Amino acid sequence: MSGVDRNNSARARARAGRALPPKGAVAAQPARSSLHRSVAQDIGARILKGEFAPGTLLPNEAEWCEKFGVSRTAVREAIKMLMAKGLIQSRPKIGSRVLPRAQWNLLDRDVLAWYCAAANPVHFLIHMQQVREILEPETAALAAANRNAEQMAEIEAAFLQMAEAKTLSAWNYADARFHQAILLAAGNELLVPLGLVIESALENMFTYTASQRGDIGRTLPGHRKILLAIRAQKPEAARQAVRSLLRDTRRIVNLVASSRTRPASRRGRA
Amino acid sequence: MSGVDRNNSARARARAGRALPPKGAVAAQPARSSLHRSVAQDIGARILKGEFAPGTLLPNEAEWCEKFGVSRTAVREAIKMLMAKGLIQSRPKIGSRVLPRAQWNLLDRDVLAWYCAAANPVHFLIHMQQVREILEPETAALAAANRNAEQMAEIEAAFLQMAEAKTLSAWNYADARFHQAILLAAGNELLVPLGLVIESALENMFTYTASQRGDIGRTLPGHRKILLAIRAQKPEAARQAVRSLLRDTRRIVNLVASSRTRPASRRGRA
DNA sequence: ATTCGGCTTTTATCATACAAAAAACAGAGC
DNA sequence: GCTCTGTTTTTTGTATGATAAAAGCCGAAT
Repeated sequence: MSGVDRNNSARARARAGRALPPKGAVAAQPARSSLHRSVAQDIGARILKGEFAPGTLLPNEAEWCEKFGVSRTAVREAIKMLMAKGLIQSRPKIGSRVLPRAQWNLLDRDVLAWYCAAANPVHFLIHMQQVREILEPETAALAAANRNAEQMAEIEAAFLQMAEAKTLSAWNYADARFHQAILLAAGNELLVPLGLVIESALENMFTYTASQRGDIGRTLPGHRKILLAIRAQKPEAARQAVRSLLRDTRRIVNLVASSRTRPASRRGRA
Repeated sequence: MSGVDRNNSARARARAGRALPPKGAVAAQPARSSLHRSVAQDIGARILKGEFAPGTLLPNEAEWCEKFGVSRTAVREAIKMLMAKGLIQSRPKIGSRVLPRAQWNLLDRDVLAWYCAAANPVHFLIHMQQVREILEPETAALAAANRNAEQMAEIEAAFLQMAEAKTLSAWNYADARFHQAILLAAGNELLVPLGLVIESALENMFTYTASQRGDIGRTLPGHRKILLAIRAQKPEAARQAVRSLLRDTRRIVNLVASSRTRPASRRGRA
């Protein structure tokens, strides 16, 4: 039942991540643990799992208190967080009602994480791929058009880091940095959070992602093409370079999808 | 100071809106007022206004209590909402620190509203237009490819409502419904919240938007083309139809932008 | 000088009490 | 019998006060 772990791992994490990373924190630290956060986590995940359908009433605060063994304060603060994410709405005498899916802030990091843990991962991956195919080519094109020297330098630095990556996690980190740099270079503040959310979701999905050990460096030439196009300030070339890279990704997504939807085939690993 | 209207309209709304509106509630009801919400509103708006830069510490809870004349409970619940939106992070002994902009959940309805109230509206409008030009053609194309009969019916119903609209607000409502219907027909759950956020932001910006009285019906032919393309299940035609409509919008955005950036020209109205 | 331990500030959590909203119910008036 | 109205009750909203835990600060001891 919803293990709210209160062990000492939190302390260690806290000590480690004090100084902010150099420039753009690629991976946001995983938000320190606390009671209300755990409770919100649990309830939010349950909602996304469909345990409480939109329109239904959640158990009242007292019941949650009992269920989690925490005070009303903690439960209420958790509820407030879920309200802030558009998952629920609560009113006196009524209780907390799950809002229609359309109002859920699916583009919130947490909500997206719960969703992608709950939903059919193949569906999720396919939809994600669609969004990437819409956004990323245009983002790169904008970057090619609008980049300044400093932004270009960051893109190149990230590329170098990718080229030098030896481990899977190093490669993923550098890859994320590369994409974020392009995002920033596009010069559209609204695109930035969108891209970040996508990356954060891909991170969650990474067991399904093409990030296998053999993939390190395989897509490096593709990334180089993007880099060159942006450096040369050729939007159309950048667009095409990204599309070409995404075609590769799509191939893999389709592969995963077909191996998952046909239960007869073996899935490779547990 | 943050007028919290508490009149009896809420009761009427409550009674009327028990049964959910036909299919997709076009405009989410404006989230009932409450103390913690007002406080969150105020603090959030201030952060977006730049009154508290990223990295700085907010006043502690006690000070907020005093400033707003509310209890610590209310302040804390407000803080929790802002935490949920990625604006701040708080820790014992430290206080609440404003997170770097990259972590702000700018795609949250509230945050976007605060942002677009605080930022340079012209910049905002231009960026928004860019995002629309990226997303909407592809959304329509997907809708043309994936729509089912029911979704098509909703699109047509919305279009009829637009055609019959006499007042500005009726037209805006129907327009929003039209776009939402297309969004849903695209069949990608990740695109839906994105589109909704954009519409909600456009609603906020609507003084700068092309929604002048004379515009009622002017773009109706353009919308009809979109409708026909989706009905005929021709993605490329849908894409082009949306692009053509957006060219019109962009013309107006540029007009607003140039009249705003050159302070010499007169702005039409206060 | 360095390290260890208490001091202090601030949030985190708990407990309790009361206010307010709104549904449900009961009773008066017709 | 029906409706309208006032009361009751349930649930969240807000206030208050107390205690716990985190983490910077500072002084003392080695």
